[in-house]
Amino acid sequence: MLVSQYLHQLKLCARRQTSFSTIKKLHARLIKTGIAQCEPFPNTLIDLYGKCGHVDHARQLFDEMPHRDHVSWASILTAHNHANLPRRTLSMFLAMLDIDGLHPDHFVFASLVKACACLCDVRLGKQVHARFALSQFRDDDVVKSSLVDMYAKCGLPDDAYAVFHSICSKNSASWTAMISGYARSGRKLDAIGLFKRTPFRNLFSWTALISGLVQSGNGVDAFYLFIEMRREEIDIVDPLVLSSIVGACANLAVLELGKQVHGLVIALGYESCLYISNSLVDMYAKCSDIVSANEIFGRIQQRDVVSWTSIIVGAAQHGRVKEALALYDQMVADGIKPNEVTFVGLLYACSHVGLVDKGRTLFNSMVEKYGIRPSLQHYTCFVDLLSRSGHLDEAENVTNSIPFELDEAIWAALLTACKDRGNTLMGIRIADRLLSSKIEDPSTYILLSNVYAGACMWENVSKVRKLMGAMEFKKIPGYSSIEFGKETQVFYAGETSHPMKDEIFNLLKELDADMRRRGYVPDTSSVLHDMEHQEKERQLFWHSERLAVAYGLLKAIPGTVLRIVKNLRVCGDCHTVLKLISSIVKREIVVRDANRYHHFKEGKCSCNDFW
DNA sequence: TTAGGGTTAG
Repeated sequence: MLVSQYLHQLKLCARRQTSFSTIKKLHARLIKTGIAQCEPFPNTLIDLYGKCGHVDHARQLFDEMPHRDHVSWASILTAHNHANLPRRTLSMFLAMLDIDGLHPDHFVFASLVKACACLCDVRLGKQVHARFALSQFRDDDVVKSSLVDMYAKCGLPDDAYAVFHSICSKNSASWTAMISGYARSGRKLDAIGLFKRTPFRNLFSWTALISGLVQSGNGVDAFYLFIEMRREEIDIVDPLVLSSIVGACANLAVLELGKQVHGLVIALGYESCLYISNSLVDMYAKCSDIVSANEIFGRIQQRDVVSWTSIIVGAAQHGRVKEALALYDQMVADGIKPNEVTFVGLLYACSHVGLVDKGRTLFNSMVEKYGIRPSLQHYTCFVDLLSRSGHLDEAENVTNSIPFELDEAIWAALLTACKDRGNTLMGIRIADRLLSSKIEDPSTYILLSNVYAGACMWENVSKVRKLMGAMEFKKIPGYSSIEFGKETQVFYAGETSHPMKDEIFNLLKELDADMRRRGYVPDTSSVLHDMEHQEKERQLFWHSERLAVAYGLLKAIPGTVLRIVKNLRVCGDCHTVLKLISSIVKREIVVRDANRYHHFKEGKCSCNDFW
């Protein structure tokens, strides 16, 4: 075989991500023929191993090279980026300067910028940008495209646009990076505006726009754009946009639409793609159809950490804690290494049922066995578990040892537990701490006020009230939606204009009377405003989830599960009411609120009154 | 040899 033929074959392997054994065979033939050490084979081999995901082999070849040039360095840096090891990319770059005394070229700059983007390290990214701007490669458009992506990923879309604007000859990659940057940053109109102007209206730019909007929580807009993309008959030659649109169904908790998208996925032949299967597992779990989620999960041939984590988190969110923990054991037995998301799900599951020892073991194993540094979310879950289970001193010690700036949520969790457990001293200590910091959540003020009132500290109660009065709370209107068949009805709190309002009111009144006979007393402690007790009760009576449940009871096929999605968290009183209603009418009611899932059945809730 | 679009938590 000729040298050029070997080179051609190596490049083909890199593009096709050929199997490790094939690459090794080809490499062996190159060694046998004696050309493995001849230019440009050493660099081409590093590139090949790197692109096919064998960074260690690439590194071995690199270390054994007697002479390394710019291409060798660019190839090994790219290989580390490819293996998602951006810190190594940056540390190796320092070695490039120190050991080989080489200055970065445009290929190296592109790798460095990509590593900074991966780490969301804008400080370092700006240093690289400055060095690039002073170099002879400052007009390179490829590096500029990677800078656009870096600034956008670091949450600086305006800086991204400044670089984008300076690109002389913008190609599909530069446009896609900028559209994606705007969309991910939540700059919906800018993203759509730019998309309308791009001369590259292809699957890449459509995917960038739609996925970015899904990621920034604009699922509805993403869906309409997806429909427009289908109308334009864009050939969906890869499944990337589909995994995002499945994700949009998950975020919006729209089961019927999710099923239709699943149908499309099957029709286009992508059901067995791992990204797609994983997003389907998550979608069905989030749409409260945990049975279908399990079915999809069961059919995945090669499950990765995301597949396992999705089903573990799904089980945990639906209150199936034993199942979540058993799945974790199975995952570890299958040789899959858990990641930081897996542990958020597991700690959350333990909190649900007060499994303190298990939670402690998992938290420690995350650090000691898997080398994962706990994030604020992990600490919040762990402190929540400890404090809810009455281990208040330990919870406070852990909180004080957290190496981050603490947020309101973690203190509020601890304070709630102090109040519930009657630990007044610690409660006051934490309340004082909270009072001296910035509070944004109105419910934290209510909590503080209740704690001080419980300790008869009236001066502080009035201080909290004054602070509350001075704050302008953004009042988000509460609404609940209920779906059956192809119909979706949305109810807003206090809505009195619905065509069936009289029937809904009468049914709620009947149910209220029945509940009161069973000992129900409305709990108005979560109502924020100063008003008469009766008025507070009236407000609770018109909470949107109750309207949706009543409508569902009147309209849905008898015996079917009522599935409701609420934009805010279910209040304590509605939670009690929904438990009672499930028992009175003997129906299962599933509510997905802003935080979690509640399966109300026979007077109980799957969340174990944990929310 | 370098750049752009996808899944899990919060």
